[in-house]
Amino acid sequence: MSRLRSYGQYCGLAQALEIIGERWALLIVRDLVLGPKRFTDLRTGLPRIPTNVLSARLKELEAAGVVHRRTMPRPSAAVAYELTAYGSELEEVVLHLGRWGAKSLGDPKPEDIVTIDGEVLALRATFKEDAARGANARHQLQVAEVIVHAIVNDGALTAGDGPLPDADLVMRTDALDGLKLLLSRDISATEAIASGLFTVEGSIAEFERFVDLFGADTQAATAPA
Amino acid sequence: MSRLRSYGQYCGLAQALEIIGERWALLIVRDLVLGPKRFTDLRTGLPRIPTNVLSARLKELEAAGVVHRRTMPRPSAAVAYELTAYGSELEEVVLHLGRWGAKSLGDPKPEDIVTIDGEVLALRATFKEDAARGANARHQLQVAEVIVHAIVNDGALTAGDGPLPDADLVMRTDALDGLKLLLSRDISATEAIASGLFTVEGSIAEFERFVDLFGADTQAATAPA
DNA sequence: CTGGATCCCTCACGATACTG
DNA sequence: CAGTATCGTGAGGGATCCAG
Repeated sequence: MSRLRSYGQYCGLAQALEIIGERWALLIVRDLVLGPKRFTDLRTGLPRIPTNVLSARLKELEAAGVVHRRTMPRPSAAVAYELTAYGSELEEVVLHLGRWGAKSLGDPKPEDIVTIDGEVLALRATFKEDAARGANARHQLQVAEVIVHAIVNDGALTAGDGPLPDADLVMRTDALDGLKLLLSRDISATEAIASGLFTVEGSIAEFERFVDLFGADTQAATAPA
Repeated sequence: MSRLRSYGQYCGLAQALEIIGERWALLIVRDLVLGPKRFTDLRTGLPRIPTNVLSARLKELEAAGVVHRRTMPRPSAAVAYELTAYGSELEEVVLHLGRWGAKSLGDPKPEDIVTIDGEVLALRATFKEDAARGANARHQLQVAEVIVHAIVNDGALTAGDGPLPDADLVMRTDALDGLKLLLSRDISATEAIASGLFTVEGSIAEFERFVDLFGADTQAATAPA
């Protein structure tokens, strides 16, 4: 970071922003929270990032001790980026900021895309542990082309990408905002199915439980202007 | 936010970054967490921010529902900026990020400044509630020209700027890194006084308690590279 | 004096093309 | 696959100016 562009304050927050305050940086961290990724994986998860910027951010994050660049053992010679222990401490902030931003996320614009990692993170971020005590569930969710799954095992969540062959609930929606309407409780689970917005394989009760586990709080959330 | 510069993802974190991801934005929020401020107050708290950027950020934050622009009643006609309820929800993130960044905050560089708000936020961020259960204390701290105070009342912290006339502990240090050495436990409270790094009015026991309340965890913290 | 607006310059970002 | 090279644009930085 050039001295001139520095915030020039001896302050933890300013230092944090010097590290992960640059454009794209925290989104890279977001994708790496879900596990090590290769350069190309990051590109596909962040389709609009220029490669030179991705390159630069990775170097900066590595220099700051947030990301570790690991060269795979032979014969692949592939390169993988993963969070260091220090970088992993950002997970809470990423989830918290994600929840905060989601509140002012309006209707999706046509050009908005949904990425696998974004969706998985959203599941993690909106998961309500107290509503899930002792629960067990195997859910698969498809939004447009993106397929992710959520496994709740005795109240503990494991969310990941890809399908879940033995899921007891499979949900599909084409419209990007279908999930938003459902999870923000603008429409009920029954309405979501009746309107054709969602196709569901599994019991309606299970579908409603999905909304309980991952939907908005029933009490009014703080809304932006 | 221009469409072209948008991250283009329908994702809570991306949305959060569209709002508070721009340069200086979160530092403005940091200063406003401590209470309403006028344009000039923000300038002095962020000495290196260009006024046009401050102007632009305030407008963006206002449009996003994070900041409210309040015109004071007569006769002052002054303008005050304050966080909305939505904006106030960022306090946890600001403190969390501040703690995270502080871990990789090296020795202060000569041009680094310490602001009042940064110092007060640091006190709030590093306060250890569990170490303070039922405690009462009135501390005044001076770092260079910056004077702040911390009041612990039955375990609850109130940190603010300015001196505390009836403090039972008054601490002073000239060097910017004096506080860092002490709170990172690189030197003990006794050493801090013996070396002349700190001048203290009050009992050494109280001074040690200050370190316990606001210092680094005794267990090894995750350190960056 | 506060609360900005305006101008100009630079550099980071963004898009595209290309390489080991 | 994993980046570098090149180049145009616009946001950020710094100084100055202006209205209430």
